[in-house]
Amino acid sequence: MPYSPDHKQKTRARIVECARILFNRHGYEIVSIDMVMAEAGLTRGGFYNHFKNKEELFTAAVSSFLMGRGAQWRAAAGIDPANPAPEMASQMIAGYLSPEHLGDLDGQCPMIALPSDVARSKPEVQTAYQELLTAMVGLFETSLKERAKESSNDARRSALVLAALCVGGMVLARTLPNSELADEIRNTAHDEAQRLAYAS
Amino acid sequence: MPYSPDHKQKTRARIVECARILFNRHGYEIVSIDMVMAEAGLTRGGFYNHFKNKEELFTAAVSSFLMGRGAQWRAAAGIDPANPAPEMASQMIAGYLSPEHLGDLDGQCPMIALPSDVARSKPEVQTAYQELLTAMVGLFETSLKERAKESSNDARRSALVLAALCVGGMVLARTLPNSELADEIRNTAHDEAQRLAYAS
DNA sequence: TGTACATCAGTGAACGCGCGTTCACTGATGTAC
DNA sequence: TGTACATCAGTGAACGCGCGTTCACTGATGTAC
Repeated sequence: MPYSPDHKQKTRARIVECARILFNRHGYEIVSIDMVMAEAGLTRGGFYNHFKNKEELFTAAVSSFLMGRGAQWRAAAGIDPANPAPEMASQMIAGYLSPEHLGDLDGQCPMIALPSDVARSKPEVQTAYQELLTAMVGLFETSLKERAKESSNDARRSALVLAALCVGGMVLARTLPNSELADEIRNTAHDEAQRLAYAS
Repeated sequence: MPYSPDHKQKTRARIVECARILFNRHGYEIVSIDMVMAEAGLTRGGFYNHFKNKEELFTAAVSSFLMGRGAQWRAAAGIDPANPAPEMASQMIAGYLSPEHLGDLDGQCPMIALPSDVARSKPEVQTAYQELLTAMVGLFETSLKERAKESSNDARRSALVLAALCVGGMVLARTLPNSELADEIRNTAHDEAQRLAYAS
């Protein structure tokens, strides 16, 4: 058996990580398979040893965020989904709607970077996107329940509203030209989300 | 002088309207100038009599929504910005977060259809996008002030939150595969927006 | 009223280019003996 | 321990194709006389 057992798997992971960054920054159509493979230190032909086609790479790239760059981000923010704390929702809101997240074109959440691209893609990609949203809503819901001040129904309702505010505020801020309005909407969404997380 | 004075202007408007619909449905990169011109009943060469390049067409298409399809939409919803009523915010929320709007791939608001595309575009396009958001926030703000229960600062704050909820809820619902979660987040964003519009 | 003309919106072939994908191959690797 | 071999990850030329843009032209039109 040539090459070590996990050689191919590591190469595949490297391709996916390069793809995630490039798609985040430039979008699905602009990024070519050549660009991704060159970024990973490979040539184009090898791509089809790892993926059926470009769309499958896109799915893998969106999926990879949750346990990859997203996990790093949660760790840095002191968020541990395994041990949900009452203040977890507040920490997530603060990090998600932060200026740092807005400026992080490579590391940002794909829900902000790629909504239009995913909306036009096949169901597989949309399912990967939905997993990100489901995870976010789940974390919010768990955290709000920890605070034990509201019923399960209210916690889920609030979690969905928080997700819409976080993603909506950031998508708008990202899309506006560099301006006061971008900061104003991000800050206002942030304050309102924190208010909801605490007041509910 | 050949052709009637407004002949060229009408042709241009027809191209922009076809472009708006096609961009809304398929995105900036996928839609070719050939497609747009064919849809308008013309051939590709004539395009550059009207526009400097593809990006200028994109700017015009995004801009056109406010006074074009968007105006039709407002009229159908009984919204008259010239005579702002206290219930205007509620009407806008109901229409924007409706299942009909979600299903209207051709006529939907470009803020929902094109955020990623615009975020990657030149400042001219982003400015056109910002004008849509500014108009939406302005209408919310005016309507909330009409209700005369809150200060100007609070009205602006609430208007920004409503915009983030409307766009965020719809962007997420549009991106998810056809599912219960899409309806759940749209309905929840709708109910929370109505609550905010009335409770503030 | 009728005709010759100037204008310019619209045509369609052509340009260079990069795309996604295929495929015959190469050569680094772990295994067998 | 050393060598021959089989495997298959990776290579790079090639495929057909459609893109944005250019440009020499055509022909429908309103005007001048």
